[in-house]
Amino acid sequence: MNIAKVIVDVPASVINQTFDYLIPEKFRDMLKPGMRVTVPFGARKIMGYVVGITAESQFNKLKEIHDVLDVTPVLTRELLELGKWLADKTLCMYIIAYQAMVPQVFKAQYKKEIVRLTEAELSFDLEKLFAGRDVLPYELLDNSSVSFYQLQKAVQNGDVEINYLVKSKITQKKVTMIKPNQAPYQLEEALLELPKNAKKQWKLLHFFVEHPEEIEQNRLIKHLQTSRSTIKALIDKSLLISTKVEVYRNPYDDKSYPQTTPLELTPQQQKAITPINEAIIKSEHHVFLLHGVTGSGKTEVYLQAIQHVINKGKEAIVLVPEISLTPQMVKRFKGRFGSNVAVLHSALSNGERYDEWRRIHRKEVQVVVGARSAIFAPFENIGIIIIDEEHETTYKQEDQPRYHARDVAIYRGKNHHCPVVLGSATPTLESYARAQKGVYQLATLSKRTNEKDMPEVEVIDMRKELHKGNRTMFSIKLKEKIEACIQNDEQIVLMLNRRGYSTFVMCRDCGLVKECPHCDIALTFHKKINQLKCHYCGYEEPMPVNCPECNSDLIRYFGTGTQRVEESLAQLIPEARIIRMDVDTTQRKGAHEKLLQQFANKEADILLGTQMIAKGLDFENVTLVGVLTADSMLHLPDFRSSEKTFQLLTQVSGRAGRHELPGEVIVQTYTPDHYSIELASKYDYNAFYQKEMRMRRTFRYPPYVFLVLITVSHSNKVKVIQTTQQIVQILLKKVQQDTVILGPTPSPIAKIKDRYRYQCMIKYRDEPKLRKLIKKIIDLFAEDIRKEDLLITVDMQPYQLM
DNA sequence: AGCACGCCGACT
DNA sequence: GTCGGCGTGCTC
Repeated sequence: MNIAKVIVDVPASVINQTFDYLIPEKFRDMLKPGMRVTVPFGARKIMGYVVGITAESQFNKLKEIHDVLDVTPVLTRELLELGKWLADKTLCMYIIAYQAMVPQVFKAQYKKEIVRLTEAELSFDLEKLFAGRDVLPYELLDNSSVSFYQLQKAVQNGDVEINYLVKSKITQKKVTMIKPNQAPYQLEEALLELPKNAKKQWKLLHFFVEHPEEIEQNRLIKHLQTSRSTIKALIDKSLLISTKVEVYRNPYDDKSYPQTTPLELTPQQQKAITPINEAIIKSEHHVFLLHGVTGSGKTEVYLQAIQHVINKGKEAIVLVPEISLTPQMVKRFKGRFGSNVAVLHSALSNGERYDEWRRIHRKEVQVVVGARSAIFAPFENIGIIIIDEEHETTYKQEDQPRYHARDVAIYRGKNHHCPVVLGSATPTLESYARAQKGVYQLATLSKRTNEKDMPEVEVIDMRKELHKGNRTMFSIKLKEKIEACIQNDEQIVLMLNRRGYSTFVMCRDCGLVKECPHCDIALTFHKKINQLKCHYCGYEEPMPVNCPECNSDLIRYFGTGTQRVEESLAQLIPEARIIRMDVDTTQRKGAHEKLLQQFANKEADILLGTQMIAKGLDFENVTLVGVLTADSMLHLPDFRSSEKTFQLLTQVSGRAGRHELPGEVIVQTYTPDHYSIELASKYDYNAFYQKEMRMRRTFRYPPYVFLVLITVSHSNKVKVIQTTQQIVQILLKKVQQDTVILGPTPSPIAKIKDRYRYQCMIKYRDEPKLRKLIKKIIDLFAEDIRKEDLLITVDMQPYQLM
């Protein structure tokens, strides 16, 4: 058993296999699968994951592992296997799957350096480059007078050497601790011997006589009003000693969360939790779909099920959408489980995330609450996996590996023989259909815990408003209600359901919209720097004064939808105090929380925002929710647009009347008869489900079929179309009769970074060999991919069809 | 991917 | 002879 099978850090299809390496004697006992190693690879040295250890290899001359980077495996056996499954399922490289499962800091960085090997005089240019040093960063070669060829010769001569380094980004935070270096009585003696004028030293030493235990240097300085130099003086006299101790960065101060105790469950909650608890006790894998209206207390069900799991000595993973990973949510988990919780979300710095991950890895916590990637938490004894707001699109990763957290959760649930709970007020059709078929077990919470009905929803036909001569964005009814609310000292949430919330520039004379010259997308205006910027490629240009097309000076930027709403609202109801939440106002770190806190403190009457305000917020004084344009998403070329509209309307309606005060919802729309708006206003999920399922069946969309999206991109438009066409042809020949191949069609964003993008869609019911076929097709274009910079990406279950 | 190697043509 | 530019093939 002295051969390691290694997946190396080279994301290329020809390298997507294990490589065998000899394990040097010194590593033989400690090297385990799941550890990272550095290995020689060709002329380089690179990082890799050990995925197995064997006694034999079909290769006769093996190189040795250069170094082992971990003391304990970063990937458990289960995660190693999961990564393989993930790569096969989503058609990505193994290394990409593994990298996705560990914190960013484990990604290796590669450095090259030039090392001088001889004392003898080198060439003039080389001597100049070394300038007396023995080691140089390789990059210095670029702007030097030493040519690559010269260097090559020096290497051949044995004068210099190129060193390939693998650097780990890991940064452990260290804190300096101070403690006495001698016994208390010795310190007391030393106290007497201190010079009379060494007052600070005396104070410091005296402190340690009374408190001989170790203390953090910074706290000591603060506490005694002293400085590092004083401490240093005593260290030099070997009375004190300093040590570096590794600490976790703690983004959440555990003490600041008031302890909460389990609430009494309603009969409905009790009924829902019973089978989950049973599965926990019996260690059985089942998927539960917890369909609970907003405010029905799903979270309390989660918390109590988790408590059950903790009592059993097992671990829990809770996934929440990034957007609702607000302090409110964290507070509930930290309040119940205290320091037994690790929180993983995107606002953490790399170092912070690494620390939270290590707390999981070392089994210092039993609960993880986090966004999508938390599904890879390195627990080994999982007792429950919960996905809150199961319908959220953020659970699908949009770049490689293109996985859906729900699929991973169910896979891990099977591995660990534990229940998986999917919770939502508006489950995806996929999940609800599975529950109907009995694949998932359905539990329903139809009542709010406060016993109040869901707020009344009134749908306003904006076409009629227009006929009445009202050209503002606010119906008369909504305006009146807002005013009444403000009169009563109650608060309002207004949502502008708009997807493109960026600011674009348009000429009012000729209608020209400034677009990126490299991408098929409008440029975004950035007020601060007065520049136009492309979000896809980073292209920038100054904001023009005159229209470049017709020279008109009426070229203006169109503010975010919310900005314009804010302005017209200020005209209409001048006394309203408004907090606007959109990309502009929430860019700064923590801005999101700050604005919400202000609203909670009643510093404003109206919270105005985009989708981001629809979820998870809970303000007791909100009695009115207004949706300004309910149908703006409905006409997008996305088969899920009805479902998304229904979900959003239901979610946002749930923001009103969550506590004592009754709530009310006004929905403005130009298509009041559309079933997703009509049924959302009645909170009739079932009818919506039935109706939408019929639509999906008619138009052959999930859950009746599975989708695959293949996107081809290249700088040459003809080549892209040709390639896509070829792919379609091959597919048509090989797939079954009831499989539909659509395309080639231009992608919704037809050009990014000067590369044209075309796509083809596969709709199938049963196509067992499809993965293999697609792999073969990609292999077929391997030449073009390598040499011609052709790119083919495959999304095995696309969510966004872009 | 990224590196070595080898062939070729240009330039001192 | 010296130097730099590509195309090709390999990485345990």
